[in-house]
Amino acid sequence: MIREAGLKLTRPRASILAVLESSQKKHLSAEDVFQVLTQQGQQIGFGTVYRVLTQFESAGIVKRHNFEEGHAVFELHQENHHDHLVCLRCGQVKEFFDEKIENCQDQIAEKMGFAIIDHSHVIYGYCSDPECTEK
Amino acid sequence: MIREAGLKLTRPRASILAVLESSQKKHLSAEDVFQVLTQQGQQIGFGTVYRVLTQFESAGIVKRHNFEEGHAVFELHQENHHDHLVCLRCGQVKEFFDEKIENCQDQIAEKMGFAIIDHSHVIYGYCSDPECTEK
DNA sequence: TCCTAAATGATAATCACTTGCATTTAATTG
DNA sequence: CAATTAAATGCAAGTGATTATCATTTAGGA
Repeated sequence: MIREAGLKLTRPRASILAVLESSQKKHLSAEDVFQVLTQQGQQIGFGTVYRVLTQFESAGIVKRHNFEEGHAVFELHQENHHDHLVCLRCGQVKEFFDEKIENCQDQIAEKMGFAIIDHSHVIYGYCSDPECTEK
Repeated sequence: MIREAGLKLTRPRASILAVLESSQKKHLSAEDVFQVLTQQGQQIGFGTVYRVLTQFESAGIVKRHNFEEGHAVFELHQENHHDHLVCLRCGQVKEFFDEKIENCQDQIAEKMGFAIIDHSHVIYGYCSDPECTEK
């Protein structure tokens, strides 16, 4: 996968990809990735994590999101496009996809004379976990 | 307006609000606001601009957006909810509102057991300006 | 006008992220 | 399989946006 992207297969790149693939949390920050690797006893530089994640993004291996301002999170690129619901209490992220919304978007862009390149659609709220139900 | 929000009416607050009201660009960064005031010959601190904008946000006077990662922009709170289209070339921001999308969102949140608090829906692309048409 | 809590300005600090550079390494070549 | 070299890494310093600190100033009620 890394080679396919035209990148040299190095230890840091392989292990960063492994972290993303094996994590139960699908959305990880650079900090998260760094933590996991460090706790696995692997020695890796902060800069490398950021650099590699950015390369992975350009290569289409991961997708970058900015759910909460202040830091980006990365998820492995998935076959099917989807948008997200984020719980403001526990931070849980769920995915959704709605054909109707996608179509409306396209129509709006067309009507406004925009050529769509991408979009970010995030719903924020409280999830169904009793801990997170609005006070 | 500032008083209604329970805030003391001070020169910095009044002039920051004036900048937002009189700007032809509807979405301004803290830096933008600072620049305008400085160029008007007004002496104001960077920290104050950030603090006041954050207070205005809490008071519902402005809305904060993160169209481009790295810096927030603020717009005066408007009566009608709307989402945004952002041109990746010229940075122009247009508004859109689509009832159908809003409804779909509500249904999705319900189905997923989320109590919606807010959402961010931004479409990125190239606007119709000849300068911005995709290469 | 006086008083006091709140607000400001200047500056230092923080936080997430990026960059520069000397060293190491993947992987091509002989 | 060793030599070679361009690319990748680690570390540390640098950025840019934003926040915190704190002494000084100010709004607005008494």
